[in-house]
Amino acid sequence: MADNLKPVPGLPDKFLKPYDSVGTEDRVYEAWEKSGFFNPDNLKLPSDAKPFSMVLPPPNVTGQLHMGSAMMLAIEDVLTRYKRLRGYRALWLPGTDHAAIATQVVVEKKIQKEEGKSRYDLGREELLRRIGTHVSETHDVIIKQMRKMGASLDWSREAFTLDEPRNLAVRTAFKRMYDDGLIYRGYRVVNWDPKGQTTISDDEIEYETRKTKLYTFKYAAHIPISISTTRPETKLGDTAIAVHPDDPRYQALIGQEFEATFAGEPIKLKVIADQAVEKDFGTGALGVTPAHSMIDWEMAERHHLPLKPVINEYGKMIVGQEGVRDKKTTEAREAVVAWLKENGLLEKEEEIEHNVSLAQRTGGLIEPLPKLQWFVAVNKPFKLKHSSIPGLVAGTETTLKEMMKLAVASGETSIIPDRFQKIYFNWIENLRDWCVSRQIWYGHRVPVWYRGQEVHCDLIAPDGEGWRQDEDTLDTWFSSGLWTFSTLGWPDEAAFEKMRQYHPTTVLETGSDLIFFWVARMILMTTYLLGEVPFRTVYMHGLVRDNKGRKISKSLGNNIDPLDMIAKYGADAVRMSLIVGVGPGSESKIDEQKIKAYKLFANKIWNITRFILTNTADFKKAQSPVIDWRNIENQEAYPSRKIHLAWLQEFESTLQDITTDMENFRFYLAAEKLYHYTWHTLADKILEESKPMFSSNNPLEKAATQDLLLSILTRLTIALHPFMPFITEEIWSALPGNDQSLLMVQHWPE
RNA sequence: GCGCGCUUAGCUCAGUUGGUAGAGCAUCGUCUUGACGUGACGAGGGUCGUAGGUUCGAAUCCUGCAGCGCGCACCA
Repeated sequence: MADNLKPVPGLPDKFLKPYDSVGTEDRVYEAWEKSGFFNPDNLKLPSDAKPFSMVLPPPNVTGQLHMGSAMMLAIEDVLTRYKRLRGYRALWLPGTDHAAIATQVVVEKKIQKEEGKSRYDLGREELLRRIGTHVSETHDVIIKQMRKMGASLDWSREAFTLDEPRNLAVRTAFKRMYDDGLIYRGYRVVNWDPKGQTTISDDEIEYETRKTKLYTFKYAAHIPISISTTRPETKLGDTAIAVHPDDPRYQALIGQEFEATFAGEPIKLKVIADQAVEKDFGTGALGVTPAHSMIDWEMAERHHLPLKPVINEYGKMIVGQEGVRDKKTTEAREAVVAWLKENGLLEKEEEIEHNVSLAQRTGGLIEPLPKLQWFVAVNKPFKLKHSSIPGLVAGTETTLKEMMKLAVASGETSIIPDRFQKIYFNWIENLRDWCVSRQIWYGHRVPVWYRGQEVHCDLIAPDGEGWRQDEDTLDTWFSSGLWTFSTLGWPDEAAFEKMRQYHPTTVLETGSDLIFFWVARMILMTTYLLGEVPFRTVYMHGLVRDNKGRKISKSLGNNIDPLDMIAKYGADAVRMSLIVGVGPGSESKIDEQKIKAYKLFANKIWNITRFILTNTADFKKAQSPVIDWRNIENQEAYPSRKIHLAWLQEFESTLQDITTDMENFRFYLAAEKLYHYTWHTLADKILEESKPMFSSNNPLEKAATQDLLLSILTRLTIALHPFMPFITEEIWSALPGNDQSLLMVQHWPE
């Protein structure tokens, strides 16, 4: 017990008490920051030191630290600290993400709740001002939280996805793509979120299985084909009936045209044959609504069918009879069904399960609508200007999709775990043009100006009167896609040149849910703009769930706040609990018991240190001649030599094993081995066996034990540092001869 | 429909290239031994989802099946 402990000469008093994370962590972090070593420019390294670089996946600026981000920070800091100890010019670059839609939605909700005003009441300028204020507050909170985790980020290079340098990068990227014809403006069916009043990309849709009614009916008595639909109200916009080309039932009708009045709306239908129709679904015939279905729109393109919008941005009908027109789609649906019944056209009404599309951010029911939007053409051939990617020759034709595929297929970028590679390829196969314009106000404004029929894309507004800039902003992932190099100075040639050694970045570590949103978009942007990959290795971590395996969500209220855990158990314990046993890409459960176990471990390390320091207080290596105990073979003078050699051998082979794990991204194994060695070998075996040696009156025996245990402790402290930086740094300062140096810049033991 | 993952001790999960199973927590027993009771020592507990195959040998490789989960597509 603490009160039994007597002060030992040479042992700092803090070792007379259990390890105090609260009283240690902030002080240690301050010392690190003051040293400047988070910035690789300040590391004292030979000029040929290899660079290591990694960007922090910028957290949403309005977000709070959650266990997922805590895990991300823990893994990335382990990597960075390890590389720094290995003598790399280690750069871990921080930033925050403006997260366009997400942020605007948060602030809009807040204003709506507090003042009952919508964004339209405030106007663009005022809303942006409000968001700016909100963001600067939340920014400081999240940055502070990252420091609490011990993240050794180079704060001097902190970036924001919406700051001026990043905005220039975005405009530059947009213009280059525009000039190459890879960005175009087109009137196409897009995913419209009526709730958020904006378009969203295919990846921002979530699917939910719901029960709904499938109606089978005829458009009119004289039209001989019945069709099935879950959305009768959209049928006012039908311009064709599609059947499978091989379906014998409808052969004679293909090519025929019919006219009718459907729920008050005149319609004109052509019977077409298309492979996309499934013979066995419903009646085998399908009403084609080019304006309100992505699939139908594609079919309409193939058959040159007219586009007929019948629903507006607010999800209301713009055509139809009384009770349909101006009504919301759900109301209109009932009215149309009633009309079908009245006219004896409804044949069947059955309940089925189907997927509905919801906007990820707002939960709004997606309404496919034709709109004039900006797109990135992923399949359009163009001539690549530069390339360092094998298989991609500068000056030859390629497509963005092809480049994205090759970047990974060539091995220029590898993904850990490698099963994600398949997922990545699968996504690329199904990739369609990327809709990048958004009708929200918070974000990078599309750098295009209009005057009458003139369209002008440039970095700045064109000269002359009457030009009006595009109202839309860009998908937040457009700017995130530039992140690995927009944070290194690009497009400013001189600034980028200075940081050139850090690109491609060595590693990208991120959540597996961002593989499409972010990883793929980064590869797209970087291969196109720089002709190189954004990173050599992608390491993906999985979702962190609660202790019952449920997703962490606000509605469940099951969020464990990492800051509470840090206050209770220390950041080192939180970090360990998020790393040990969590393989790449696999889901994990966060359990307070596990965090507690590593707090106990921290204390164990503390006590090991106390024990060794207490027993070596009279051992002054520097003052006495170095004992070369390995070579003293006189059994009688030094009976423990064999045991000592065995201890040393076991320690060094464990270290080697751990080094191999670290080099191969097996942090979860390295951490576990360190834990196991420290507790069950060093503490349980070696220290127990060393007790009689310490009290031996054979001076050689005693000195050799002291020398060896100090050496093991010193090296073990370094090896533990990437995982548990605070306690190890604190211990380091108490080890003989280290009072002036920082552990974070020592050399990894080999 | 296509693809992927998981299934190991009561619970949560490790097991990196195949050599007859490990950790944490939980349970039980012993120990006021001067680093630590936030501890030590020890015990119980698993036919590694299932059926086959390859192999001298498989939790580990292959195939089928089942349950759970995920991604993509479809969703008229």
